[in-house]
Amino acid sequence: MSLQIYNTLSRKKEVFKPLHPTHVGMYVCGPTVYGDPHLGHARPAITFDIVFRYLQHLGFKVRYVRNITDAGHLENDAEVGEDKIAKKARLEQLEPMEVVQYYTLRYHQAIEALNCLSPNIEPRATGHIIEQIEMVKQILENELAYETNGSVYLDVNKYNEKYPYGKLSGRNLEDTLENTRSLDGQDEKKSPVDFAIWKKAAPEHIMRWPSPWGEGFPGWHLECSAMSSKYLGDTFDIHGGGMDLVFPHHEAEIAQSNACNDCDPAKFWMHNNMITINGKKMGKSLGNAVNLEQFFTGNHDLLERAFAPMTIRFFILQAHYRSTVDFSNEALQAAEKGMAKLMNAYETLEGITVSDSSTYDLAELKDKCYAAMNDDFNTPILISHLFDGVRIINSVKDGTEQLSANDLDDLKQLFQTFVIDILGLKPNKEEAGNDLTNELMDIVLQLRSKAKENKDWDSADLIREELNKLNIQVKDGKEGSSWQLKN
RNA sequence: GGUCUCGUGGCCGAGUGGCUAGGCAGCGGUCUGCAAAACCGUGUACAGCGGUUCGAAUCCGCUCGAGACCUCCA
Repeated sequence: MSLQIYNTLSRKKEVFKPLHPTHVGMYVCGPTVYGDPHLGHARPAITFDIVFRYLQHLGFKVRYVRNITDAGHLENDAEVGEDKIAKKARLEQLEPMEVVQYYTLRYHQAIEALNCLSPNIEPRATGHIIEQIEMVKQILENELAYETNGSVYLDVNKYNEKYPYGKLSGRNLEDTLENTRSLDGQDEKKSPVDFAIWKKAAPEHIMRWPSPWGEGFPGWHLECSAMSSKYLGDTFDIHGGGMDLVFPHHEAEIAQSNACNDCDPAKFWMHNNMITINGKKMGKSLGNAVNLEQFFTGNHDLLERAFAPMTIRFFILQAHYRSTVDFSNEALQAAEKGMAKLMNAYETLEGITVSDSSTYDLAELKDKCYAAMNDDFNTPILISHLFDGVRIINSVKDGTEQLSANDLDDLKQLFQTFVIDILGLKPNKEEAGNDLTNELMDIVLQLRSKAKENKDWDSADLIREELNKLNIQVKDGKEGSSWQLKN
């Protein structure tokens, strides 16, 4: 079975075929760096990290581009708006690029903690002003945009005569027209549906660049069009982002690309769903967002305690990327325990004894795992199959199931591939101590064994309880005691 | 108001015309000095009302409820 991906454009799953047999180009909308990264930012980062990892596992050479938006998004409407970055800078008395730098680093730290691989290219809007200006010039030349008072607007009605506007979000121009809210200062536009691809900068606007139309800044959606075509070509394989970007952002991107290059930017449009909290979308503007750092430290009213980055990752992966996932302490704690079970089994795999034959069909498990991923990256199904593997691992350890040496190798390979390489999970706990710690623990456990031999349960229990307070869990097995750090 | 999505057992969350994922919690058991862990067993859930069908949680219609987008948002 080959990889199928749900394409927002067609609203169905399609067999994934890259434009070039061996290479895949993927562009994902990154963050606007004017605030701390929150749980909502983790979703696309993780979703497309999985896509990136799996495509590479399948043998594709992937170029993954994720932008940093550090200019161009307006706070309000086009006319009276103020650049988000500039507003924050003014409020904090900082240089705009200082704000950008700070929050870019914060974003990187949080996303790295979630074990997301770095994109191959992470372009910034402010570093591609020239490319954006060139794009505006081309669209003007193609007569699908017009200039008014130093601003340039895409002429959506004219565009719609040649290309269908609204095909990604499933709307037609009439509906869009009817439902466009009346904003102030629309008089520069021929039609309310037109959108700015270049905006004249007001005198107080500090992020500004010279252009053929005077001092200004690029329109809301232009950076992604300019940067994706620069690094991936005018048409590339996958464009990703959050569902909330479908309209107008991605719709505008499609329009800009067609207006400029006479082609759609991407073959596949992938959109991750939202994370909700009490059933409502978690969003900065809604005031219910929880920063990733707050999750890691537990420092938030909604959080009963801290949660490790890997718990967040597992929590998100337990839902399919196109479904909403509802945040709660209870759900997070369930994820934490589930992941611990999975990772413990992964470690148990190392100390397992083999038999002459197997009582379990490993090939079938492997097929199921691939089938799950091939079905539009269905990580929850994959995880459910991996828990089947967990049961086998623990049963083999208990002696109620057997694995041959070959099958054990395959199972190790399977867990390495899917748990570590593709899902990108890693044990929460620190590497289990250095040599000194290990030797000390050997001594402690020896002492405890002596106590147990002497039926000195008080001493044995005391040692166990005290170690427990140090976050060390002692487990008594048939072949002696072992220990591990708790999460 | 327009467009669209969704409503699954205590919680989270897959699936989707018949074979009834998975995790967490609960209950019973095995193991253990006791624990922990693990393993075994256990829940007959799919908002409501109609319709299609031999058969629907899954298809269609209606009702109720929730949410998303239409404005920056991941």
